[in-house]
Amino acid sequence: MRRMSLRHALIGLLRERPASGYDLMQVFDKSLHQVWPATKSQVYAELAKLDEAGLITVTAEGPRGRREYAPTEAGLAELRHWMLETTPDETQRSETLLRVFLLGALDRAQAKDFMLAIRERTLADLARLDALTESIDWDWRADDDLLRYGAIVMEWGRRMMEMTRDWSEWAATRIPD
Amino acid sequence: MRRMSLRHALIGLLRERPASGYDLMQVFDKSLHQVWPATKSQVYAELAKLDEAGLITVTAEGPRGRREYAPTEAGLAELRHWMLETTPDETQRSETLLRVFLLGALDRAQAKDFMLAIRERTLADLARLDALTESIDWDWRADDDLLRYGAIVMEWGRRMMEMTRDWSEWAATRIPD
DNA sequence: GAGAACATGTAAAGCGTTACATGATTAA
DNA sequence: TTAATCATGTAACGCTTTACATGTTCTC
Repeated sequence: MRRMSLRHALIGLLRERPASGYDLMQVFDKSLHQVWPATKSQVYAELAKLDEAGLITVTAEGPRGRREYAPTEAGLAELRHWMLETTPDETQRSETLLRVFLLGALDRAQAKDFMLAIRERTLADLARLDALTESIDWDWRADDDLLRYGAIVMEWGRRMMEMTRDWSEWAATRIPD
Repeated sequence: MRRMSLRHALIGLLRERPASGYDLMQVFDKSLHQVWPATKSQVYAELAKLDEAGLITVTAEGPRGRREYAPTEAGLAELRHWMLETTPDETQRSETLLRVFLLGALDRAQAKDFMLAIRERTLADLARLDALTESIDWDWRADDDLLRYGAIVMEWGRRMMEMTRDWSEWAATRIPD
């Protein structure tokens, strides 16, 4: 049990409101996908472990075997400890950047096209983000923490894309013909 | 064998010049760490697999059991195929961003401090990058692909840090008292 | 009645990290 | 001669992905 971010993500999400594994998967697929992807297998397994460890507990049962969980006091303490007293693992992996690093395997024209293709993809990502931003009802529960901090994370994503767009343009000009 | 970026990273590195597992580890620790970290265990194991698959081959043996590899034609073909005909997996995981998403677990003052702490860390990272940039002899082999494209990747890192610095400042002002 | 959405899992395999393990060669 | 560096691995464990598996409830 080294870092176990998923564990803390689940407690943190349940802190906002009790939820089932199914509910949590919606959040992972819709909001958290770009930040911390997770699969059903992982979520259901981790919920079972968390329950057994006494960090969350079943608060309601519904149709189709639905089980809603909420964090226990121990769980909340563990979450705060993780957030305040441990340093995040900042390991970054970027397959795109790895390819840029290895661009010497292509000829110059291909390398330049590669950078311009990154630009095109980033432009498309930005357009998708714009559409997503418009589709969100920002007024709904303006006091909602997930919405407040989610917006801050989204802004990071937007700035990241804008940066990548500018960088890829610049990089293309740096590759001589 | 789904994406196997490490496999392609190794072929790509060996394309620049023949190298041993030990040599490659220097590259991973010094240059590639922020883009695609790898451990000794992984590198030695992958080299053995690559050799067995006929994508690389031993070109020299040295003292202490040293074995230098170079890519075969099949290896180079596989590398180019990966670079040009497959799309990179852009799965991003950021423990820091996950924490920001879950900042509702802290009170406002703590959340603001959290954002400012990110800013401090980013400032320190930027200073370290500046020192690293100065320590590199950019004139040495100006035609070196690894140096050329490595510089482009480094520039991405710098812009990323500058973006994060600005974003964390902005985010701190967005958290009401 | 049919299809979409709800709801929860198991099994297998791959990828990545950490700890352990060993020994040879070079330079001061 | 001693310490640093060179050099290669194995074993164990944990996280992540993919495929498989099953059944219920709601809505049209």
